[in-house]
Amino acid sequence: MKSQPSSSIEDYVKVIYSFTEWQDKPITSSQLAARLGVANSSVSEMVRKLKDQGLVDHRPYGAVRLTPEGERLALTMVRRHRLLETFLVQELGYSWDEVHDEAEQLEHAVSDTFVERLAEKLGHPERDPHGDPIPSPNGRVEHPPALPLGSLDPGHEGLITRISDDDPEMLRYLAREHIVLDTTIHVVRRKPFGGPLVIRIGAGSTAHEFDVPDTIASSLWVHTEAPHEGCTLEQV
Amino acid sequence: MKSQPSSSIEDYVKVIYSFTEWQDKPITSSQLAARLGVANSSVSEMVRKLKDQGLVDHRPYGAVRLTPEGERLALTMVRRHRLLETFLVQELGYSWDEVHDEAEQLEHAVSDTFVERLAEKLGHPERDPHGDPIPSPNGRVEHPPALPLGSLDPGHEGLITRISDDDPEMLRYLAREHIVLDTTIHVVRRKPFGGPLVIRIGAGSTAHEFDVPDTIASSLWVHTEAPHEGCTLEQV
DNA sequence: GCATAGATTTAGGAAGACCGAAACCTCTGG
DNA sequence: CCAGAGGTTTCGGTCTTCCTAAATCTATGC
Ligand SMILES: [Mn+2]
Ligand SMILES: [Mn+2]
Ligand SMILES: [Mn+2]
Ligand SMILES: [Mn+2]
Repeated sequence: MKSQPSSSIEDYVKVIYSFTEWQDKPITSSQLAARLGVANSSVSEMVRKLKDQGLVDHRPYGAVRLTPEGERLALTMVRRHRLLETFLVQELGYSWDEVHDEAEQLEHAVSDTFVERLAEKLGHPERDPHGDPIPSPNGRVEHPPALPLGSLDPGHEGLITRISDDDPEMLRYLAREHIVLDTTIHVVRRKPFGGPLVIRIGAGSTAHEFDVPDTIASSLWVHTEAPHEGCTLEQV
Repeated sequence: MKSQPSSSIEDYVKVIYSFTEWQDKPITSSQLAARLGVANSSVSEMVRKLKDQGLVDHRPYGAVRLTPEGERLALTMVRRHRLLETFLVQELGYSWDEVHDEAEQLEHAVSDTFVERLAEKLGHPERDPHGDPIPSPNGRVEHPPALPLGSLDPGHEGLITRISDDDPEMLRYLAREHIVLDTTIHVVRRKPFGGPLVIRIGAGSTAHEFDVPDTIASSLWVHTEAPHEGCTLEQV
């Protein structure tokens, strides 16, 4: 009989998981502390507890990694979070910049029954409002092959398939600029001396160009069909 | 700047309110403890805190009463709870015996925004699935004039307008017997020597008689249009 | 009128989650 | 190669909520 995890534990495990979702370095104590908004000392303590419970692997001064069991828990939490965000947008008229904080609370209060009935009602969506994939009830996720905009060379184009929901302010800004999920994006060029990336958004008559600072470039994931024709040369 | 109440405090205040919702004796420490499932000593301590925060009036060894501010908080929580129950039944296909525990958790996790958008979506319902009135956002409630079935003399009839949701088992039983909200109920007679009440449920061809033990009789609230014609004599 | 059963509060403690400051490693740059 | 700088853990404490056991009050029944 194992006591179900506290909501703190759920958040720790979820943050540890998320850190490696779009890159593969494991998270360190202080990164965990920063993301959770707690002191480093609190993390040390909690990590010991997580380890005792078999949810993470950790050796003093090392990084923190989820065990298979920890990952299972993380994936249920991620599923909850993303389904809730989807619900808030689709059913309650929230905008995509409002949902994260609400879901952050709700994820700890809903039962498994609730989650599955909600999934049913929503028609088993596969992505949340920010393009993040929703794990299946048994903990499978498929991450669509997308790359951070920042890592793309001029000439590439593709569909925006994910936008990091870390910063609601940025989400509002992007929405105003019509940069939303599934928009076609074209990397035009990079202005010199570390200047911003220039992109073209949309196609046809609604297309417009746009300067993208690095903060934004690293928050937009693009699914490139294939390297754009005209750029194969530059690739060499 | 006052820190928003913890979920414990929310539950205490809600239980104190609910105790006087359908009768008027204020709640005592041990009744509070019983309903919250905590030790008496925990209640003593918490009541002191509630008093410090101006949410209740209390003198040692006396009953616990909400202040106007405490009642405001209680009504917010009751509104949340009942709207959530309604949502679970109407939108997620829960049955009326399943909703209480889920709402008990969710009520502490939702934001005011969530609650109002939910109310909007549900069309501003006035009753929850058990017939309990839903307070308005500014804390108004109207309790329909209903009486516990147990307090009705034979000959009376009316509509079931409320069924206590304390016991899920009883709710399932009642549903199986077609005793649901807005059913016509007729008090036929009381079997002698403190025996059960006999009622007739429904009208016309679907009507059937039914023995009601006291536990159930005190959980059903009936809205009697007026004393039934044939019983005015017995009333004298 | 008053003893005492029963309700209530107080005392002393535990567990969980957090904190700042101090002690302690690790690892890198000179 | 080894000394710090900087990241990490340990230490001593706080706050919240809950507990059991002991002390204390209240109110009822004689
Ligand atoms: Mn999110
Ligand atoms: Mn959370
Ligand atoms: Mn509750
Ligand atoms: Mn109810």
